[in-house]
Amino acid sequence: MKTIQRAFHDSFSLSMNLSLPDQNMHSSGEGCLEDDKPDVMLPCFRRNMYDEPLASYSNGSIISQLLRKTIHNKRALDESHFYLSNSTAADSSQEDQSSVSSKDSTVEAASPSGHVSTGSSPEGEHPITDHLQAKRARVENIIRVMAGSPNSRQHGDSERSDTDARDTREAREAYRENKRKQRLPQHQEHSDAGQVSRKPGSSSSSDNCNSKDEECHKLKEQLHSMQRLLRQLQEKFLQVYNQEDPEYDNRDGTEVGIEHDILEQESRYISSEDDFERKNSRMTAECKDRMKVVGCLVHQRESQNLQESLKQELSRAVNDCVDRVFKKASSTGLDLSPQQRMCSSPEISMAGDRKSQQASSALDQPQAEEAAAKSRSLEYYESSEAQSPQDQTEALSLVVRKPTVAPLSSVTPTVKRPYPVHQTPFQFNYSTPLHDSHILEHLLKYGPHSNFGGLPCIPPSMDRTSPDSVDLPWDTIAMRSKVTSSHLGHHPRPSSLGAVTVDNLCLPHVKIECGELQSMAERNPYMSLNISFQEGLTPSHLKKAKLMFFYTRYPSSNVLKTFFPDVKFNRCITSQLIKWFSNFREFYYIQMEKFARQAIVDGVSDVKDITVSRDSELFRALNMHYNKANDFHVPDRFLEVAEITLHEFYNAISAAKDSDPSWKKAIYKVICKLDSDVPEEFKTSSHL
DNA sequence: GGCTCGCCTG
DNA sequence: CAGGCGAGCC
Repeated sequence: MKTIQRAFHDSFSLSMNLSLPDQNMHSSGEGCLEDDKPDVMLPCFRRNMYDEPLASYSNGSIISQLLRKTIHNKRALDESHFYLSNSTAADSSQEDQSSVSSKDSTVEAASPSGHVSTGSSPEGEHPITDHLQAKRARVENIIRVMAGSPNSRQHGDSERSDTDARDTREAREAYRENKRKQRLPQHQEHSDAGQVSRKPGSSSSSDNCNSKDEECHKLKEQLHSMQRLLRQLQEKFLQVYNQEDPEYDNRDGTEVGIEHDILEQESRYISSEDDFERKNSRMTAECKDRMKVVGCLVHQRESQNLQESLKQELSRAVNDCVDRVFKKASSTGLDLSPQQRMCSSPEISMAGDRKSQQASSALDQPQAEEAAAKSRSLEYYESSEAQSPQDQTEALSLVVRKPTVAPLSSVTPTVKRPYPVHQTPFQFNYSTPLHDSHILEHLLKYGPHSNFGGLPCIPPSMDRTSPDSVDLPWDTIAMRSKVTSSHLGHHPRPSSLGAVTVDNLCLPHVKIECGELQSMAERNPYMSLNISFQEGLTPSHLKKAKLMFFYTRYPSSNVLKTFFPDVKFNRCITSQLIKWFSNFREFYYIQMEKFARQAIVDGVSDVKDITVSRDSELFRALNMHYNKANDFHVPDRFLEVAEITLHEFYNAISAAKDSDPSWKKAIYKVICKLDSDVPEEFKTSSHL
């Protein structure tokens, strides 16, 4: 066995040494395993392995080729190996004291590192005759063939190039650990010594070599552990990869092809365990890259699958919804308006009907102003509906819902019902059969009775249903909440389109109006209120009132009626308008008091120093409140009145009159006399 | 008693 | 901005 070991040593030392130039050519390092850069090795490796397997042979490759030929022609190659190895064995292995057990050497003869562990005993080998060396070489080759044949058989001739390439690197990286050491870490100690001795640069000095050996030993241990981990990762990766592969086949062919190539390569690498170490270095890089690529691909594909699935499901759901709605509409025989078709909630249904009713009622309105108001509101409403039916479903529900509920809460704050008041009358006035839609059925559950009964001003008699109620147009319903909602019209809402309002129903002092409503309701329980209340207060009216406040703080009822000709005045409307101005005054006086006190705090000693100009903070505050759009030129008279008012407050506060609870009354008495005439332009709605 | 106004509150 | 309330006026 000793002879065999020597033969291994000689032959593999030859291979190693001859391969060094090649290694240096491809690797930036000195050949040390820690310098083995997979990234650098990879291209070379691939090229040799696949692109040009037999084309270019380096020195090491030639040796590998020769070694491979020995499989077929042992004797011829034995000689060449013998001489070559004999010439280079001496300087490559000086200190290989640790002779690996014969068992290891035998088993791992095929491994390039097999010779590493054998070590060299050049001192005693030289006397050996050529004959003995030849024998040794033959035995070596025989053992090599025995160990290396499985790979050859396994991969077949097509793998020869791969084998050659591997052999090349086996030879030049012969100093490295063999797969056995990787698989059997417990043998590392034995092999490491010899292995280190193979390091070309470490053969000059024994002492240096010992220290370096230790370092290399540690590094190798780390490398081995990492290699084991890498191998495990590779195995797992391949498992996953193989599982994922079928899915990839359904994808684009380029990726699949590339991945298949990679997989094949990988399988070859793994199957050939001889060069596992070297392979690991490459696999480390390749596998990492592949892991990234494949992982990314997997992730992308999963995302794509999910995306496609979601798209399909969503589109299908939308289609189903549309189909059901249209099917329902067709089954009921209704020529549903776009709003109705899209409606899936009572509120939405009401919206659609409201619009139609609005349009029809607008045609019936004799007054131009009223028609104009309706048209405006209609335009607003239509604008909100100018969407595709699918889109409207959501948009309208949001738009319509609030207006319908809000008026109810304002009219009957104490009555909270799941559905707006207007909805119930609608279902009666609308000609659509109630059974056509479960939506209407839902409305029926909350019939109009309860809603109207909730109105404080409406007697129970109105709750009675009568045939007349069926014809109740939307206008009559909308107007009930019109007034209360209209003054909220800073934010125009569909509810304001109902020009007529009966909001005054909620006002306790409008009992006469309620009585009138009652008599009307007796004739028409669902209040054909549009007969007596053609128009209500709208946001435009509110804006107009605010602008009028620049002229008059205390408008008389006559003034209001004069400048709101488009309003069908009743006590409710009048009170509402009066209330508006009361609120305007409240804000006005609050601001005056505020700035007057601020002037006092600022140390203003003379009231004449207090002025109100268009640049004043006070004016800006007032203008922001009454002329938010700033599209109205505030009359100078208002500035004068404001300044007077501010002076009054300043004087009163300075005189400590504010201690009197009614100290403002004197001021009010002064200010109320400062009203001026409202311009004639305000009499026409076009002014706004 | 009816109405208006202002204050307070939400 | 509206509702409630009380005070004051007629």
